[in-house]
Amino acid sequence: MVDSTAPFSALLDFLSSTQLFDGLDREQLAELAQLICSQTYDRGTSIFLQGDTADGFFIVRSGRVKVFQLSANGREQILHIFGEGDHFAEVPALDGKCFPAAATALESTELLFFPQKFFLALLEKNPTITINLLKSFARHLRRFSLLVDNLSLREVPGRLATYLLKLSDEDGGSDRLHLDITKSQLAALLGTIPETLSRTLYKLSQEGIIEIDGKAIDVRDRPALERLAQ
Amino acid sequence: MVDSTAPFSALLDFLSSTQLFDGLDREQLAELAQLICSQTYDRGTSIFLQGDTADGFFIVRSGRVKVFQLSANGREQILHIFGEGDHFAEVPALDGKCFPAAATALESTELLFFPQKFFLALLEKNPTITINLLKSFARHLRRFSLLVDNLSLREVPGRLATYLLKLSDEDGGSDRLHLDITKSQLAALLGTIPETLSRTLYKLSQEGIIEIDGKAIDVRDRPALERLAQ
DNA sequence: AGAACACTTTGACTTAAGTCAAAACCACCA
DNA sequence: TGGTGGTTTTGACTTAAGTCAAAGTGTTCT
Repeated sequence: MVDSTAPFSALLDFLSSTQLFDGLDREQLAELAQLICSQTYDRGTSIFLQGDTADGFFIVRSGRVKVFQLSANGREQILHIFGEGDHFAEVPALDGKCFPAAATALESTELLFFPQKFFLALLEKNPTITINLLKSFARHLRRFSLLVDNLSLREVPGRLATYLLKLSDEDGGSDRLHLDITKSQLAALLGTIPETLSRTLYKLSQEGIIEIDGKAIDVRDRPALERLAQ
Repeated sequence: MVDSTAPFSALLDFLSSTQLFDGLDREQLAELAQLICSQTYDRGTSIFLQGDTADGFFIVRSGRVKVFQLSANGREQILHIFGEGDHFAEVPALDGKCFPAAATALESTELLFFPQKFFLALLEKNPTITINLLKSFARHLRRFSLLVDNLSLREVPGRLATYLLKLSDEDGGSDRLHLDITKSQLAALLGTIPETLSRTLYKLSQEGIIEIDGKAIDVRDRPALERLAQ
């Protein structure tokens, strides 16, 4: 006989592991779990488009999602890549306006969808979630602030240096980095195009600052990289 | 004999008129008012610098403040201009990290300073404020999303068109606009420099799309402007 | 009124980075 | 194992927008 509560329990475990629902007790989580539904998306599938009317927000149960904007001639600016445990599109769920960006699955992805109609009530009932969401918004605002700084005030080598140092930081300051996205995606994340990124990577390797082998990048001259990132 | 409660009452009136403290009763506002202190800044005075350690957030009682980032060679990107009733720098007050941007008074400005140490307690005690702040963050995130779109995916004429249409919208769709900032500041807001903005304004006026007389701008061909803004 | 200062415009020049096109590389699947 | 499709690189070219410098234009304050 199958224990039908097992997957539900796993769902609660997952929810309690997310930053958004951190600090909620089992009972509150169970109530929440009633409201959400799971959807899976194949690699490359659109989740929503820029301008779509929003009817809820998403939590990534597994896989990865890029949230991005498109220019008139098809160039892409990635705003952020969301992974397991992250939640996204809460702003439209909160203000009821359209999505300011599009979202696409980068790989096979399972999302938990939370309908907008329960959202405000949820926040009013759970001050903990509201504070968690506030902290999450604060992180996004800082990220955006850095992105604007990069796009407006730095050139591509500086943006790349900033990214590589961040990667290194996240890996405890290691000098051996591994790109977990394609170089095309990295270009879109840095606000440039693959050709320019390719040339910039080549330039930095010529200058002995980094060494590239496919998706593996060695930092050879960290001070120079820090100077570039300023 | 002077009524010493009059300015305090005016302060409460002001606080209750802000979006952040919307929905609070007189008693809650009075409690709040104990925590804040007023500071005035002359035009051009720095309020804080990028990288400063944050010890609180600000509410604009009167005047205007620009929040901006500087590049290595002194170029400026304005993130937002805050006016009467607006509050800013809550992100650093919330996460305790440094200011991600600098702030300077654009004109003689009175600010109410709210120390960080009371901030989290304030939020926990007043779910209303937390929700108001969440909505404010959501507005900022949308603004940033538009800014990134502009900086990364549009050229200066498109950014200018977007700005002019927004100005027009805020004035009920009027065709006669009035810039309430200098053209240098507008350039910094659009992520460009005064020379480029000047040439772009000239180009649009040559094409019969707008007509410029100092700080007054007439929209002559709205469809063309909308096409530019996309 | 006029000096001092800030803001805006114009001109000549430079440059970072985008476009387009083609080749090279890689990975996965049948 | 070889082909198909996606990714990355390279090359030649174009262009939007930045830099620097100087001349106008306004505005404010004494």
